[in-house]
Amino acid sequence: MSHRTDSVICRDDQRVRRVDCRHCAVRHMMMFSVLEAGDFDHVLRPIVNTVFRKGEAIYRQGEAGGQVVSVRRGLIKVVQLLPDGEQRIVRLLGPGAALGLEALLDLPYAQTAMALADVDACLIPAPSLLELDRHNSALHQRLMGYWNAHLEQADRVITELNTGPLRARVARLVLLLGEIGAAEQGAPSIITTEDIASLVSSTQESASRVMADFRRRGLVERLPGGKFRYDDRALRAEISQTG
Amino acid sequence: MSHRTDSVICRDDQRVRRVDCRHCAVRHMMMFSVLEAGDFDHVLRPIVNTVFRKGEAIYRQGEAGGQVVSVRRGLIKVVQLLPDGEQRIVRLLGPGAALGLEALLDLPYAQTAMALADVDACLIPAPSLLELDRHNSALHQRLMGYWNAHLEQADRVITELNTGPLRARVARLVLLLGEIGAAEQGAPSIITTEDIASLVSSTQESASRVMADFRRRGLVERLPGGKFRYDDRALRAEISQTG
DNA sequence: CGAGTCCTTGAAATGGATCAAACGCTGTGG
DNA sequence: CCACAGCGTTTGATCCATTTCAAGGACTCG
Repeated sequence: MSHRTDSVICRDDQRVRRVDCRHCAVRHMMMFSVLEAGDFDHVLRPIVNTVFRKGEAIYRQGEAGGQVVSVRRGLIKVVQLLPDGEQRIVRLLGPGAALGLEALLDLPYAQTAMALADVDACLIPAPSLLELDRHNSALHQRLMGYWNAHLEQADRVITELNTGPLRARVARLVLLLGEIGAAEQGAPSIITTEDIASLVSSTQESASRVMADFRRRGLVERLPGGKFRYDDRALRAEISQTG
Repeated sequence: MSHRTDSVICRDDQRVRRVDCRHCAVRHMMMFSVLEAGDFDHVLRPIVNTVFRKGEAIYRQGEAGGQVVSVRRGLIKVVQLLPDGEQRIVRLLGPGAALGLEALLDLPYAQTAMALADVDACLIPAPSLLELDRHNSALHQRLMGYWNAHLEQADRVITELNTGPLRARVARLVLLLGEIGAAEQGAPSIITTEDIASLVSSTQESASRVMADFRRRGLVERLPGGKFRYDDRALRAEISQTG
């Protein structure tokens, strides 16, 4: 997240700008949908809206960024670096999610967050959010809702992506990608076989074999622009028959 | 969690009683260590201290218990029931942990919590906790700390107990049990091979084989009273050599 | 003492890992 | 415009860790 100023700035061709949350187009699903106009007077430091291109890091593990990220559009992988140098994806997040909540506890980020598709997100300084939180109990409840959402995601990774035979795990992942991408226009985004492997704890090769098989059987189909479509019914059948 | 009254009651031979948090013996590690004497005037409904025997459920998935559980002593497994009837342990919690935080969002419990060793816990009605939360920002921060602790636990289950070869996963689990049990007097508690299997996503038989091997090689030793001791150094070696 | 519960062990079958090589994009520079 | 480098994907062949199936053993409780 490196260095950002408090003012309107431009970085490369990405537009980084101060933001007026009152007129946010997707506000209904965002963090601040519960706030009233006057509440924003409390914001100490400004909220910045940024676009991250596919492959870019939003923040890195160990960094003390002090900002919470609210996702407006895109797909994000939250990656944990392991002691042996390996990486493990612990969560996938899409529009409406908030990440980097550790910042509210003044902790460095526990993982690295990377854009898997172009991401549009708002960066909210933790002090500002805590201040709003203190004065608005609806936001307070919503914040706990975000913590809970993370927990649900984590539990899904454990129970859905790490339980049962590989074919079922991959099938559940495809459905999960569909769910997360539902908010997107068009279709959900494709992720690399390596990322699939990291989510379902398999090797890249095995993940590739399963996906290749799904594709041959028409359960999944690639679309132009890094998107895909899938056969919900058939994938669920795949899951239940294998266990 | 069935039916409890607001008054001092006895259930079987378990002592269930209203509690005076100001004089809690382990208060330093508990939720309310940040509160002042006067803060307790805000408690709407009373906090109840209960003992659960090994094997008892503290709450069940789907129940709308409306209480947060603060663990004083013991070991708890948080189990998710899967659509196919299987079960999956998603977390292990020990002294100092708080669970059932969903209650703060007025949600039914997402999992079932079971005592793996005798548990001493305080049951805090969500409305009381929310009320305290509203008036005390230190508690507020602490509450977010509990959410975060759950997240950390969940991430450890993903990255430590579901990554790498089985021997390494089981070794990491033993170390985790040691960590959680460190707060206990004596030694950490033994869990069943079935529970080990559910945590490291293997079969019961495979888990048994690995543990039997560890025991034969002296990395782990059973102690009377459902406890065990382990060779930290050797277990870590086991982890790094296998990957 | 017998039933239940959990743990251990063996032998065979197999799903996934590993190792190795080729393929097919996409962007780059001659 | 073509050749090539780089990157992710596919595929094959072999090997092995783990599952599966099956049976026996140990401990606890009534």
